[in-house]
Amino acid sequence: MTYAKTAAFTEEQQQLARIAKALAHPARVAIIQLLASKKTCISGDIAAELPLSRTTVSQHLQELKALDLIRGEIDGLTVCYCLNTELLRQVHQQFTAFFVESTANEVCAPGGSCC
Amino acid sequence: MTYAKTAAFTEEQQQLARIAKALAHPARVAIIQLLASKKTCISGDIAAELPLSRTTVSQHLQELKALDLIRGEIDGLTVCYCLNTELLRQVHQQFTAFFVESTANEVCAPGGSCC
DNA sequence: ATTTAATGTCGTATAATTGCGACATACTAC
DNA sequence: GTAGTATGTCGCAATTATACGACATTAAAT
Repeated sequence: MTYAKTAAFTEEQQQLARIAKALAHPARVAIIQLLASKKTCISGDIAAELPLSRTTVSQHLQELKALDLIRGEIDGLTVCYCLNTELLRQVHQQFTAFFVESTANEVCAPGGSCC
Repeated sequence: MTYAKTAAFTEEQQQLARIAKALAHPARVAIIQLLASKKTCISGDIAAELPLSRTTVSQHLQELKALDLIRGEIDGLTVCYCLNTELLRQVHQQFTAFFVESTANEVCAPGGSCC
């Protein structure tokens, strides 16, 4: 019935959704945590630590790399992945802004009549 | 999470991924922002404000409701949706913890040799 | 009671994600 | 050179997400 396709999505909304999608799989969350915990960037050891095949882990790595959340550097035979902490900090701010905005007003009281 | 081998990941990782997935679509981000901006919870007006069909918006609403991020209250003919700000605050903390942990160490210097 | 309006659900078509084996590539070691 | 190792890419199958029209349901209005 209603056909009011007025507003498309803002770049801000798309950007947030893009990052959220990157975090929308436990394996990718685990990869980031792993890279954060290791002092040195590890490479294929990541695959060994996850309950997934090497191929699948590689795919997840490529996904994170495509968004520049992680970076890979070839070092002879192995590849060193590391977090892009600068970008992660930026992303953190974006998420914080989103959540702060969303929780600013107590829109609905617990049993409240807001309508 | 298709073919989910999610069981192998920690509950913390799964929880974060679950919420991230809910935010992994601009429409759902837009819905949350919309509900936050309105003083009163709106209902089908949400559909009118998004460049999607009413059916599709309804689906997105159900997805957010399934995670309890939003709540719907029937009020006669219309349905009032509102944010679960309490849960959103919790989720915000989870994300903050994740990002803080990920950005604590400067794993790789900008042009740095970390390996 | 009949009409109208607001919502949700169902079915379905298309696209995207997930997972992995098989193959290709690139580098090291001998 | 040949052999072995570490990675990434390709192709395929199964699953899930996205989008929307058609139908069902519910409540207000007449």
